[in-house]
Amino acid sequence: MRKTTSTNFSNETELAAICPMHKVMRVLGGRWKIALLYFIHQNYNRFGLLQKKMPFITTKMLSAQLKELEHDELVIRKIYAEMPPRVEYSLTEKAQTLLPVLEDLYNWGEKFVASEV
Amino acid sequence: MRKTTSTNFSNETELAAICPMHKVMRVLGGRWKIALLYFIHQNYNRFGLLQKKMPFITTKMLSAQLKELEHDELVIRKIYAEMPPRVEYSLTEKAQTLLPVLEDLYNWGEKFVASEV
DNA sequence: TACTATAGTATCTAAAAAGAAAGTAATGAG
DNA sequence: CTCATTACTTTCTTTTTAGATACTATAGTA
Repeated sequence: MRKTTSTNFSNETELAAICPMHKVMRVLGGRWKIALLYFIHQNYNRFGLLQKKMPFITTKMLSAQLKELEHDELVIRKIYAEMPPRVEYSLTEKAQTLLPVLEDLYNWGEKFVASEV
Repeated sequence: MRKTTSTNFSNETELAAICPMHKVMRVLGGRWKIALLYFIHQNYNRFGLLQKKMPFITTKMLSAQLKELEHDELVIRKIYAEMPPRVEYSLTEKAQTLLPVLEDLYNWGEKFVASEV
């Protein structure tokens, strides 16, 4: 959580005001966001499945990033009233329209970004 | 700097192995990166100019992010042997090919990402 | 001799992001 | 009455990122 009194907070605000890409990066910038969109798209559509796919993510992080994606309306969280609980994630239409753009970005990366650090 | 002994480090590595977009995000993900590309493109091509454009960025951050962009071959740093020193930044061809993709991403954001929060 | 300009570095501290580990809730199975 | 299952939440700690501030170099100018 960001303190509204911090320089970080006001810098974020000012940057947003002058950099038109900023809000997009805010939505996609989280460490696991794009991977999550990608795997949900591939039908790893439940909490447990995503964790199996990415065993290194903690439940806390997975939960937090899914929540943000849901808040930004890229992911739908459908709860089934069953026991044990079942929750299914899927991409929104908004997220679907993003996929081709991400693919272009990916292709750019393949062409131009070296793999090593 | 990332400790090679940390969980953060190994997670980064494992994520990179399964998420094809990861390396692109590593290059573009820094807080000021895209703004910098954008302003250098608009000919704010010197350290001081960039600071004037973004008065909230510290010299340390500006310096660090420019260095990373240079390392990732998105920005060229040309030094003139003058006094006081003059250094000019410009986009590489690689960065030029990125611009249209970023524009698509930007357009997606305009259409679909809310401004608030 | 001090002062300006430019483009930074260096060191220390604050804030934010991420990881570790334990706990919660509800129900059905044994 | 304990255990398994699923999808988390909570608290605490470590790691990483970012900001604050002071400092450097060099030549020309006052």
